[in-house]
Amino acid sequence: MEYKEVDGNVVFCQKSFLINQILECGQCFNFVKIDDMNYKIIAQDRVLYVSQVGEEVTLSPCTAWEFENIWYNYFDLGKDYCKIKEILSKDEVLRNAIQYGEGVRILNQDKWECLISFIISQNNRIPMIKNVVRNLSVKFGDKLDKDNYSFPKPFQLNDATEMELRECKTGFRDKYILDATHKVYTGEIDIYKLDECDSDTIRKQLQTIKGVGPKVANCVMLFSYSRGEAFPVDVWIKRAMEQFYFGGQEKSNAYIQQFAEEKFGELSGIAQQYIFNYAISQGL
DNA sequence: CCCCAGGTCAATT
DNA sequence: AATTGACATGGG
Repeated sequence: MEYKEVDGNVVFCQKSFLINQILECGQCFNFVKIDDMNYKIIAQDRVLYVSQVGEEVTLSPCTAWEFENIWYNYFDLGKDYCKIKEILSKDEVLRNAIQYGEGVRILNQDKWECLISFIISQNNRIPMIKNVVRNLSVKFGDKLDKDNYSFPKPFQLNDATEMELRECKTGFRDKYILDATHKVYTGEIDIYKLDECDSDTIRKQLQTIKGVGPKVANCVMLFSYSRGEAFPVDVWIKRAMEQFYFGGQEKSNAYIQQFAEEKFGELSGIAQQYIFNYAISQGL
């Protein structure tokens, strides 16, 4: 892929890439909007500013090494989203949905941070989720610069008490976070090695953690294990799918997930993001 | 003051 | 196997 490194920044041009849509579609919680197409992301133990004008994207600060070894994969730049959209457009519902999120991409996030983030996401709102992630980082993470902190590693959360987590506004999810932390810290679940397993094994393993059900497991698989066949079903997706594919007739989450995974295959996850965006913007 | 939020658990049928 | 209330917290 073509890019250039200038003054400690990396600049590249990319179709099917809109930084606002990528970050605001609910897959990632560790970022701050500065203005329209200008964001700060905290990920991979780094602070990264991303700004975009037209198709030109600037990452700052970013060396050529960091671009090739970290952010290229993080932003999923090896995948041809134009081709994906072309394939999905054969379905009439998706052809409409894509209009509302033409610049969406599925990030490849850190597995640990993704797991904890989506445990926090249950029965919660996005601004609150972002708040909790930030609070945990400030309290337990490493200081990266003047006012930014990395997301805490398992060993950094391992000594936390339920009370300390409550101070971070985790609410009733404190026990879930501790269970996940202990299982990962002790090695009972090796979330990184899990990547070598098939999707069913990953799903089952993740769901042994308290507070991880089908929705959270699917989000983690999609947003950090590159499992494109995962189709997380939440209240929005449920409503949208029932309306678009089942004439308003009610279906169970499991039924919808299976239906979608058979219909969209490896592209289920990205299809889900387009439908989600569509549902939100239509206020279903 | 009541309702709900990108769900899941545990108790109950 | 399917259904139901509880769960912290904060915003509408």
